[in-house]
Amino acid sequence: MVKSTSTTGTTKKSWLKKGSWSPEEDQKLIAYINRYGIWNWAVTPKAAGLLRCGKSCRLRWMNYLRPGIKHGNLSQEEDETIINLHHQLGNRWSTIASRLPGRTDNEIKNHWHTHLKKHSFLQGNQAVDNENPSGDHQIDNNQTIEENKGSCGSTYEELQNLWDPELFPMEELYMVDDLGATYTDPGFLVSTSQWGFQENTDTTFASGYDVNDGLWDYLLMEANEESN
DNA sequence: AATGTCCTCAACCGCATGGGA
DNA sequence: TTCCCATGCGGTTGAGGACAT
Repeated sequence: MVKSTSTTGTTKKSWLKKGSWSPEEDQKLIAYINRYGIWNWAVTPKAAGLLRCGKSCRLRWMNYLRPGIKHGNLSQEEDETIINLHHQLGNRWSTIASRLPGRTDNEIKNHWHTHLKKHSFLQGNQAVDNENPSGDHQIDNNQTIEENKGSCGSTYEELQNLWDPELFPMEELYMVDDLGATYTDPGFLVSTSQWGFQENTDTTFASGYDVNDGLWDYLLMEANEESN
């Protein structure tokens, strides 16, 4: 029986190997998946001849070995996308990763903590300081939607007051949640009780946080561009 | 060159979720 | 409806490299 080479604490199954993966282990996993595919992570390590748990194999495959994974530094575009999405979604790394082809949630999470967190924090503070030293940045109904970008409101009515019906007819608005579901029911839209206008370089859109049931579900509301 | 400190990122852990029995 | 198991997710850890002294 092979002793654990764990470098991180104890393990329930001492024969399981832990820590960094060797090139030989990578090859075994790749060869097995290429031949048999992914059908059950629990049996994969044994079948592939690996002294790893299924979870470890899955993580290694998903974050490093699977085809299409990009290795290396993230581009400035990717950085900006992560900052924007994190502003909208918070620490929902898998959702953010799904919008960056070839990047994994783990990579984005690490990158955020090591590179982008400070940057984003400083930028956020600077924006608040410049526009509103009190830090209380609320929607101003006397301003246009453009002037209110980056602001937070509290009611659907505020949004209605600001939205330009000529440009984006209210009846043609729809919401898309982060799973891709589309909502057009006005009642559903009205039930969303907090609204904010986001900075966005390409399109004008607003985001809402559905606080029904105590859940802070992110919802993206955007004008149906095809209707314009 | 040796040592200490900081930083990065791969990997682990615990919990949540979803599907099937 | 409940339980069990596999998978997914996000927070955290720690090895190792980079850099400073």
